[in-house]
Amino acid sequence: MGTQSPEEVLQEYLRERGMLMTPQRKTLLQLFLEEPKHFSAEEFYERVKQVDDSIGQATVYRTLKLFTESGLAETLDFGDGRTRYERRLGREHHDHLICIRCRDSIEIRAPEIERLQEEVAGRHGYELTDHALYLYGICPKCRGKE
Amino acid sequence: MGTQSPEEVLQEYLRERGMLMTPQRKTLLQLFLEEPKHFSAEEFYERVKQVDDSIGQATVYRTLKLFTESGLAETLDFGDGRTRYERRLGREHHDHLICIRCRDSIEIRAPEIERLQEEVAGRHGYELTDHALYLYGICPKCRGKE
DNA sequence: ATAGGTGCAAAAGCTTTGCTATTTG
DNA sequence: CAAATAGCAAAGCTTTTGCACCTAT
Repeated sequence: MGTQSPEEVLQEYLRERGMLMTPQRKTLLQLFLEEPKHFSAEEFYERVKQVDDSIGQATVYRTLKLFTESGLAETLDFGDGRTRYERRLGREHHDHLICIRCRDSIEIRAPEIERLQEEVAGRHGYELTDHALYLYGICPKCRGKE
Repeated sequence: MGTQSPEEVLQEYLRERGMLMTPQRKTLLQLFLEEPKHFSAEEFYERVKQVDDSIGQATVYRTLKLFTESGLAETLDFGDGRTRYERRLGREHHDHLICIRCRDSIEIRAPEIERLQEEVAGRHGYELTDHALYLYGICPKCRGKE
């Protein structure tokens, strides 16, 4: 069945379009899989340099895009001007609830909302392919400090 | 009661913080209110130049931010790297359904989803202040061309 | 008079791209 | 060996900022 490891997914994605597996891509994939919940390209680049400082910034950007296109990663937009990345393959879908005070964020799962989204899209004749839901608010800790 | 025109809202916002009403701000407000559903700062700047080409780009950016802070405008993020603006005051809240093929978008209203968002946030102890929901899909026209 | 605003051009911040040398299969 | 990739540095795009001059109250 369709349960493939991230490595296999990437390999297949590359092979299908005549692209190559390189040491850089291997290294970046491994580091990507170890990353915490989400991170910016710049943050990832910093991490990468600690492991192999011969890998260039452009490669990091290009590879994160590759991961996204191959379904391994997904991009997030927290509204601060930079793209964030997060592991997608093998993880359950979720949205984000972000504290506007401390910038902390938590992952939320809300199947009821997902279902309603499908319904609303269908109502307008659209076939839903993706969605992004960001909830902004004040977290319990920050509310306590008011 | 609290039904104020955009002009009044801006005036009050400015007065409260010792800011001034200027000819530029008047012109930009008028043009902003005439704009179609949503637009980028650059698009707005192009429009502004047609009316008064002495108004600088920096003023346009600064003023759009002012409109946003004063509640007249809200920002949208369609994921293409630039901020879009849209009239907020006096308009009903809505989200966006965007076609990934032709980039066309429509406004959607889904009170059920809004309510569930409140509930989910509350479940995590958050006080919801804002949210952004973008649905991406393929519109009826583009589906017909498949 | 004086805080605040504007225009201009430069700077900043993130991301992409052109080019040449290397590497993969 | 041919096609694809990496690294580097430069360029690109959107947005912000420093500064000298101007203006609303």
